[in-house]
Amino acid sequence: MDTLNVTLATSPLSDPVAHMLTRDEKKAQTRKSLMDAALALTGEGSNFASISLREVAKNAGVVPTSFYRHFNDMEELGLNIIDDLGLMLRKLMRTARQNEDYLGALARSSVEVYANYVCTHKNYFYFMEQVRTGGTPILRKAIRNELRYFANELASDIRPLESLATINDTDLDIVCQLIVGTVFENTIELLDQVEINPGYLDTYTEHTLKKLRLIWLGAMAWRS
Amino acid sequence: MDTLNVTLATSPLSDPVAHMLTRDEKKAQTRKSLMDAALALTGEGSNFASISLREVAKNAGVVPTSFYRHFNDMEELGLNIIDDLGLMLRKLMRTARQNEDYLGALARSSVEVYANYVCTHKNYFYFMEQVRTGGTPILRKAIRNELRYFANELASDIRPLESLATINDTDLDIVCQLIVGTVFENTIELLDQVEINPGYLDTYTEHTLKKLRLIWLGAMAWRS
DNA sequence: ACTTTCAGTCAACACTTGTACACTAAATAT
DNA sequence: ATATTTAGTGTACAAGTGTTGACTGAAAGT
Repeated sequence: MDTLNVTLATSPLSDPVAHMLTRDEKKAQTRKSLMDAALALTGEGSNFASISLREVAKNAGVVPTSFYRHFNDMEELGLNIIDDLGLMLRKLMRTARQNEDYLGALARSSVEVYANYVCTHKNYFYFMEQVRTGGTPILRKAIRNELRYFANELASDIRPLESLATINDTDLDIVCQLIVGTVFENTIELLDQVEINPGYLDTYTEHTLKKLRLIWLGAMAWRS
Repeated sequence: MDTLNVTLATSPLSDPVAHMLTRDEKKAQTRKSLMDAALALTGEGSNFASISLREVAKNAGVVPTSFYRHFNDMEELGLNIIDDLGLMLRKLMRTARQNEDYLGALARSSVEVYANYVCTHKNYFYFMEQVRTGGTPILRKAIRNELRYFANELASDIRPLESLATINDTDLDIVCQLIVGTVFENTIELLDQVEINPGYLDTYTEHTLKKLRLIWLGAMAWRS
């Protein structure tokens, strides 16, 4: 009786969270663990294109067939990861923009924030870099859209600057695409190198900063 | 007797080339068809990481086990493709450099030549873009080395220019990495878009040219 | 209290995968 | 002329793949 009481009493207490989860919450939880599993696998070096549905399910601690309760296939899962990634980056960008020091993402702090963010979310960025050029056409397009979004955001951000008065809107768009492209282009190298030598983070920051300053100089000298 | 003579006589004539091939030549031939098969598959949209050895062998018109006579695994095949690609691009670059109009790869003709070259060697560039960020670490590194090679080549090419007198060697390297990176960065979009709308080739050329001119302006304004 | 809903389980399928091993036949070397 | 080498073949196997359909039990709706 006592033991029974105890077990019955401790059971809900041993995992205080699990038992107050509604059904939808629990579903959302395993859904997330599926996405996390896929991200973890790409982060470990696997290519997203060659990860099997079963592998993901196993790493998420779920039976393969359960996968279908959440996604129709791996591509759909990938699209959802991209959505999450886009949300995260937009948030990051928003906080960066609140910083007075911002000045068109050319400021040192912005690059530093980005580089640190990459290193603390490696899996997401491995995924992104991989899929951007190596995913299915649909996934590639989804990522390109995200990048274009940032470029547009950046453009309307720096449009008012006086030093850019001599550049027209279409050319400014191209400048911003170049900036965004440059930042993301070397992210894969950052990820690879930082794994071997943590000091590379500074090197990356310096190199990227120089590139951005160069673009900035060019943009100011530009006459549309 | 006659029929036998005929068959014996026509057999070597029906395929005049095949019978004057030495054993090594024939081996090199199927080796190439294996690499071509892999390239064709990536060109069709498959991801190199998820292409199976058997698929490649089948497309090359060879039995799977025969693959091992040429490569130990798909990664080794990939490395050989990268070698070929590097050779091709170096040759392209050399001819571009002979052009008086060259002037630091910023000239219109250079970009046009490159864009056309990409479109006539789609498979190679799909492969390259895919593997650059999505291949195994070894393959990624191999491609990065190729790109670095170009950047170095470019650097020693434009180093003598007077307009770049105010920039030191390390900074010039970064400029060249930016240039090379910018050209390759948008190649995947060129490949994707040109498939839908051939006119995109011009758009790509214009956009890339503007970006390069921008970098060029920045480089001339740079003070190390 | 009773019924419905549905996330997760289990078993089974038809295929594809990489690789090992023994074999063949034709080009080379002797 | 004879022996050796070897690119390509054929068979076989254990392991992993995506997807199916029927089943379970607890949460949600009535």
